[in-house]
Amino acid sequence: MSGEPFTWLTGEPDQVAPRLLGALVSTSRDGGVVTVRITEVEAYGGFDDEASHACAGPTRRNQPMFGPPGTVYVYLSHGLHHCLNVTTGTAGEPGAVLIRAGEVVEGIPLARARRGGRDRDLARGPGRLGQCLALSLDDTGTMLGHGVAIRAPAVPAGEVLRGPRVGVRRAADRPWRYWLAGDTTVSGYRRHPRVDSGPGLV
DNA sequence: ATGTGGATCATCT
DNA sequence: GATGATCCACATT
Repeated sequence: MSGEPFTWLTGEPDQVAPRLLGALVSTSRDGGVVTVRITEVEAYGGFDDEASHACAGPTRRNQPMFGPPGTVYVYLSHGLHHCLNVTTGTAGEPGAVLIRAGEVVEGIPLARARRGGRDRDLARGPGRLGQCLALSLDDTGTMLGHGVAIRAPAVPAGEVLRGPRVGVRRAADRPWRYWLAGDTTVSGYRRHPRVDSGPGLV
């Protein structure tokens, strides 16, 4: 009961990120369960990661990133999209993994009602995934296992590829995006229209 | 297939 | 008052 329930999430975000591939995220809302099998993730670090929300230190929004592993961090993107992160690292050492895409494996009718469009695209992208799971800002700061649950993959994921992160302006080339090779639910790579020149890899 | 621009709002300076 | 870890629609090749 007591102790560290989320040891599998403890460690550097880029080490933990691939462990989330194949894991099952679910919410139970509006009288139905929706479960997504994760196929794409992105790691975000702390003060040394220019692309991370935690880079400039703790604020009201990013507070959950400084919490213990297994903390849910949801942020609102462009006023429209609720994006899901899971905190990694250790308390006081900011780090998180953004759940970027997945395949809906349970509650497809409910996911369709919330999203529409092709089944393959239901959770293809962080905003769409958040909409599928009916996330809101009320989820941020909660612990996994309450509103949002994640089951670790029964077996380690198959072939994992990695590459630069999607849509970030700073540190755009740090290869901290991980996905399952050949999976059709992985989102398309989009580079930020105005990437800052600079270190990128450090 | 690829590229541009608009929507929309919580958060931070 | 500016910004953005996005998505969709529409335009052009």
